[in-house]
Parts: sequence; C-alpha cells; structure tokens
Amino acid sequence: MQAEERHKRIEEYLQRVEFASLEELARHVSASASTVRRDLTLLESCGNIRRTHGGARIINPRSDEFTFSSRDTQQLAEKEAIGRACADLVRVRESVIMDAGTTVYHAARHLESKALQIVTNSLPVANLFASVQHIEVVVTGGVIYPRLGVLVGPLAVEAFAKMHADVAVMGAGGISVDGVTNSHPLLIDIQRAMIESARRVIFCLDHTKFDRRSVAFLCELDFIDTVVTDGLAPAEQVEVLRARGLEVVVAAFEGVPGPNAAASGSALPVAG
Amino acid sequence: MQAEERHKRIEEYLQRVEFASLEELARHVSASASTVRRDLTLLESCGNIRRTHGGARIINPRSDEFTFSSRDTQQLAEKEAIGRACADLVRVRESVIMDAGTTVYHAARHLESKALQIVTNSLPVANLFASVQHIEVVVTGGVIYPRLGVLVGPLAVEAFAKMHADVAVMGAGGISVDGVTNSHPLLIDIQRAMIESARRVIFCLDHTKFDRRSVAFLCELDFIDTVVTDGLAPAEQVEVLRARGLEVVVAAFEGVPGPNAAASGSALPVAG
DNA sequence: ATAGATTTTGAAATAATATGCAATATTTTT
DNA sequence: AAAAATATTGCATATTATTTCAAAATCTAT
Repeated sequence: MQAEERHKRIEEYLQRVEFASLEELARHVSASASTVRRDLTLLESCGNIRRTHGGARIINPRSDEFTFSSRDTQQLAEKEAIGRACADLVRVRESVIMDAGTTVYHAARHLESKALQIVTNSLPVANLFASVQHIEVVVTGGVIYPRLGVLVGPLAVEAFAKMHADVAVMGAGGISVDGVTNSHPLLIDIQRAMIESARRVIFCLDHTKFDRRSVAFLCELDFIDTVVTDGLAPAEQVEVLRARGLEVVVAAFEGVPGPNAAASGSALPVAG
Repeated sequence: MQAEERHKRIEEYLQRVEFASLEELARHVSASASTVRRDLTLLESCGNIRRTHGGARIINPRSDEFTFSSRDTQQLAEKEAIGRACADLVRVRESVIMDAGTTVYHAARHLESKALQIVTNSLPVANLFASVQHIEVVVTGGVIYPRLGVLVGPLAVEAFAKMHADVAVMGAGGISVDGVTNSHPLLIDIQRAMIESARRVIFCLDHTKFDRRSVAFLCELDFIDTVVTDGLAPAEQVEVLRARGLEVVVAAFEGVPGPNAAASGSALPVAG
C-alpha cells in the first residue's frame, strides 16, 4: 500500500472511531507499528490528528453539537464583532426572529443579557436561550436538517407565517446588487416567511459574503433594512448598499477598526 | 483504553450526572482508582471539572444544556434499565412520539442505533438525535419551558394533533389505579395529544412513580398499552396494572433482577 | 533495463511514560 | 477525639516512544 493511501485510511478510520490504538491502526492499514507512528507524526503536523499515548485521536471530532460549531472557526473574530454590533441594534422587550447559521448564532450570544422574546427555527439558538430566565423562546416546528441543526419544512414555514416580530436577524450565503442568496434552497421558503413577518430586517454578513452569489435566490435588497458586517468588507460594496438606501453597520474588531468606523452607523441609534 | 479517551469519557459522564464518585468513574472507564485520580487532577487543571472528596463534579453545569441533567442522578441505574427495556419495544422504521422528561430521555439514548422517525417536543431529545443520520426528527413548535427544555403551548398541541405515529413513549409524575398524573399542568394537553396520535402507548415509570398522584390528571389506565418500570416497583402494584390488562415490563438492573423477571413481558415480542 | 542513490519500511535496543499497588497522610464523619 | 473514608506519595511494573540500523522498495540517470 502507498503511504498516501495509508494516511487517508488512517484519517478516515479516526474520523469514524475518534480514538484508536496503534495496534488497531497498524492492523487496519496492515503496516508495522513503526510505520504507523511515523505516519501519525506526519499527520499530526497537518493538524487534523493528535498523537496520544498508545494511539491517536481526531482533533476535531464529529461533535455531538452541530457541524455548525466546527465551521465556527472561520472568521471567528469577525463574526463575534458582527454579533456584538448586531445585538446593539436590538432593543429590550422587542420580539426577535432569529435565523440559523453561525453568524446569527454569534449575534444571539450577545443578546443573552436583554429581556426579549425570541422566535427561531435554529436548535443551537434555542439551546442557547433555553435556560435564560428573562427570555421567552418560541421554537417553530419542523424537521431537523442534520448538519445545521435547523428546523425545516412546512411546520416551520407555517409557524413564521403566523407570527409578527419587531426584528428579524438573518444570515445568508452571499449578497450583491442583485440581492441576497443562500446555499440551502430548503431554507429559502422559511427565510422569506421570516422576512415577511418582521417589521425590521437585519442581515449579518461577514466580509466574505460580499459580491457573492449562492445557488438559491432569497430576496431583493429592498427587503433589507440593515446590513451588519465587519471591517474587512470591501468599501465600494458597502457604498453600493448605502446608495441603495440600506443602513450598513461596520463592526470593528481586534485592530481592524473598519474603513469608516466613525462615519458608519455605529453612532446612529438604530435603524428607523 | 487510551488516556485521552478516558478523559473524554470521564468528562462526558460527569456532564451527564453532574457528580460521580471515584469508584463509579473507575468502573466506568475500567481503570484503577489511582489512574482516575490522576486523570481528575489533570482535567481539573483544564478547568471543566472540579475534584471533590470522593469523586468529582462538573464545574460548568453546561448551561447550554438543561437543568434536566441535574435531576438525572435520581434513580440513574433504574432509568437506564427502563430506557433499555423500552427501546426493545420499538421496532426499526417505526414512527415514535417521544415525551419530555428524564426517563424518556434515557429511552431515547437507547434508540440511537435504530432507523426511526422521531416526533418530539423535548429539546434534549431533539439534540440527542440531531446529528444522527439515520433518524429523522420532527420537532413540534412551542415555547420553551425553561427548566425542562420542553416545548409547550398551542403550537405543540397542534403539531401533535396533526400527526400519527406507531408508538408514543411517555413519562409521568405518578401512576395509580385511578390513572396517570403529571406535575406540570401545562404539559397535560400536549401529552393527551401525543396519546391520541399514537397507535401504541408506552409509559416509562420508575418505581418511585407507583401509587403516586401528581397535581394534574392525565388519563385513565385504559389509554396505556405498556408500562416499563424497574425491579424495585412494588409487586402488588404491578399485578394491579396487569389485572387491568396492561402489559408491564419490569427491567432488571445491576443485581436487581426484578421480582418477576422471568414471568414478565421481557420474553414477549412486543405489545400487540 | 540496470547500477547506484534515495527513500521508506520493519525490527531491535534504549528511553520515557503511564499504571497499579501499597504505605502514609489528610480530610470527613460520628 | 477516634474512626472511617479518601488523598497523596513513592515505587515496581508494564506499556508505549524514540532512536538507530539494516533490509526492502522506489527512484534516477546512464
């Protein structure tokens, strides 16, 4: 067997079992313990695997949380900043519709301290608030979409159709002059229902989402009141959105103050 | 077993039970007390765990989980046994309504390996199955009832009213000749809807629930097909239920084989 | 193709680490 | 304060890593 093939099989195996002893791995790839050890030191340096006494483990296991959390490392600082800025746009005692997705989740984390009524189809968001006394959480029904922990299907759409909320905090796969798009067509119906039901619509979009189009079209820019993004968002794109009448909040984070931190909406009270 | 795996299992276990004795932990990871002690000092330095006399406890009661888990130490062995026995009564490919509550939660844990369709208003149960590929989970809508992580209110009732399922796995606060009762009046409407929607109704009730009446009346015994309980259930109470035509499964656990393990339904295929 | 160079592999010897046991010290309970 | 339960420490043993080296495999240049 080739070295590369061995490496692949070792990683796959660990992906499945999370922990494995040297002996186990050696048998699995039919190589000697020495070879596997060498493979492991190599794989460890790639970062996906960690050597342990007597074997190895996967570094980032299929967690009991949602795949969700593993994606969460992407643009973490940015998402945190966006989350904080977005939370500032929500006032106490408002009713808030919260979309699924990691960026929105970060916004949710910053809302914990406020007394609010939350409506969501995201299990991570629901779990987050489940034990917070001063927040009432309404969970829409639906079928769990495994990787994301979102509730989808007619139950969810109907639930939002029946609701009315002050704000909707949304996420998406991309934004451009043509509008907002998302990668999961299943979610589109639900997100539309969310937008319809909210008086004010806020989109949380990190800088990687700008001028990008995902597979499924969600809505025109007109439906959006506010976009919250981070300091790395391309300035000209931000200006395009502002020219279209959207409020754009650029959240500063860790030394990246945002090209127009002072000029931006950060000083404005809230959308109006 | 590798050290790392042991550490993870110790943390997981503590996550579930909140506190565990040294002996308990040693048995659980099949290592000596010394080793577990060393593991605990190490885990303590990571901050997630605190050593105590005679064992260890979780430092951060996983606030994103539910209060739920703290109650879980009560009759843990019994509930585990009941859960296992109850899971045996559910066949592959059936649709299963799952109630909230710790005992039902344990039953859910034993269902993970089967291909099923689950309908539930319990967030812990939903989370449990969220990442399991071969199980489709339908979550009813509703408002989160904080301490328990249950979805309550009209959304939940309506969702169940619209459903039909093969089995309902239920929990309750007490059972007596007069019927089943529960401690949370809010849940009664929902539980009735669950029972109505299921072809077969199974109640999971540990021995402390026998001949007890909680504040809210749920239903007569006639609505129940099967009761799953543990070996410490009072024999005469079990007989009363059997005389009323209910199937009673007495689950054996750790040295308590149940007064009538052989005579009980454990040999029967399933309710009919 | 073949000889030589390079890399990879497996196996030994040696070093490091983890484990379990027992003796001693500490804390908790009565 | 004494007794019971639990912790800590030190040590022998067992397990696992690392290093080293020779054989096998792969590659390269003629």
